[in-house]
Amino acid sequence: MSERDPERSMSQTVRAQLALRDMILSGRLRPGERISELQAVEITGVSRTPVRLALVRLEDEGLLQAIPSGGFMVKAFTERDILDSIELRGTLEGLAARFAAERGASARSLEPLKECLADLDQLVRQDPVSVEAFSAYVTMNARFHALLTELSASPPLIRQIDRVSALPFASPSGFVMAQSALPEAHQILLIGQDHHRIVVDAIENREGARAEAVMREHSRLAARNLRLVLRNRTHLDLLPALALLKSSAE
Amino acid sequence: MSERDPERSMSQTVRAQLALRDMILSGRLRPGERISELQAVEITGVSRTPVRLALVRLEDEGLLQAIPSGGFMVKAFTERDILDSIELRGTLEGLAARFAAERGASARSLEPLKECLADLDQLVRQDPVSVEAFSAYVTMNARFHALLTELSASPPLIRQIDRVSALPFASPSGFVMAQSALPEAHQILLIGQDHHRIVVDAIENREGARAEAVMREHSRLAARNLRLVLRNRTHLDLLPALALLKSSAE
DNA sequence: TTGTCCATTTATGTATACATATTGCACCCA
DNA sequence: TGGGTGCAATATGTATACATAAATGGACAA
Repeated sequence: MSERDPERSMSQTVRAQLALRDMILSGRLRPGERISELQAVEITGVSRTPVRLALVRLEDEGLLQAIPSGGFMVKAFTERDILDSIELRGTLEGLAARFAAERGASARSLEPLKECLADLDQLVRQDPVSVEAFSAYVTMNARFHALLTELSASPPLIRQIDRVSALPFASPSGFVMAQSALPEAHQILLIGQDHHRIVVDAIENREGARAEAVMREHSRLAARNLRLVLRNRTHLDLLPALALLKSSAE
Repeated sequence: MSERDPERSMSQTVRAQLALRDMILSGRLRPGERISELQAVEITGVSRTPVRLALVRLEDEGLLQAIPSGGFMVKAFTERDILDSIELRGTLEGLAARFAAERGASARSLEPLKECLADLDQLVRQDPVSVEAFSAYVTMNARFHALLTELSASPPLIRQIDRVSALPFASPSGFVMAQSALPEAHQILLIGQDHHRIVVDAIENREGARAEAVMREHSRLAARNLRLVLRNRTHLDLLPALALLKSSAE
């Protein structure tokens, strides 16, 4: 009875949204496939009204695409689309870092970020990095990026970054897990952590341009990971989000 | 009968969305004010289902804010929010210009942009600029920015720029009309047009960094206009979108 | 007079019935 | 056999009734 509590506590709309998102990201609904409301009702077990709301929300989340004549289909992404989304996130996070630097983030507000940095250092220091450490890194890395975004103190920018990061393959931690299976893993992790260190330093010293440039470059590590994984094609299973890739002949 | 055609041709959802958006931007619904579904039903004349859809759409358009306990309220913006939104748009348009330059926009695809540039030149050349010319400039300017965005050939970026520009005060032409009443009007117009010229030149010569920098600076003209208008406070009527400004003691 | 609790009212969340538009298939005609 | 037309099936769009949760106001007690 207690195990049903979390499910009971949320609205039907949210439940439908989660169920459908899961179906899409896991690849059970293929890119380009039309997803009718009735079908969605069967999948989620809720009625058409909340299902429709969930579909609209998934559309502006970027996972679905509206069909001109009505209804929705699962969006398909090219490799280029994904790379552009990563560059886009990098650009926005760069702007956030610049804002943080220019507006003089207080020493107190920088404290959580520094703590997060130290925690990441702990995890990265291991060699080889255990799978658990990788998993912990993913969580902590997401926290670092979230804290950095907040430091911009700009609601419109924060909102926009959140929207871009909603696409799983564009999120800061989207490709970290893939690294755990790549030979270049540890080195890339170390480089990424160095970026983290530099951006905090730049913000502290009010070096806006430097902070911005570093965050932009930082996002390109994710692009590098993506390319490595796609060329190897051995560890695609670690990246369920790639189910949305167009003509994925997996 | 024929005059009702355009109204009849669109869905109730779209109609409700337009009606509510108009109410918000015209200031008849004040920032922070809760807007209940029943109230929206009375305003729009359609039933709750499409009204609700419209409210959700206006939320991710950025005009409404969800209330945690349910329902929506009209979003309030600070002057800083607006300035940040403009900087955000400039950053994204800068990225678009860089993409266009780096990816080698073809001479053929640059053609419409150059035509648009020439048209703008025509309009700017007048001194003083007539009100009709200003109005034409607004239209043509919007077209220029749209074409430039398209040149990036990046669907994710285009999507994001469209979302930012949906906020009326963040759109490329949001503050042009205000210029028509400012003494600095003509000069700012000329500078803006020079930016246009430079960015086309930079794209043509594959100078990505230059194209990006110019578009960023270009957006700051809008920021300048905003500050001028707010300091003068004489021509606020030209900018209905400012109804969303927090504590606007107009 | 003020604070708290309960009742009432009004809001949103959900389901479903009905209206209308779109799509696809079959059949007929050229 | 190819193409077009029309009907049937199925999709989305809309309205509304019902369920449930939140907000409000009044009454009573401290």
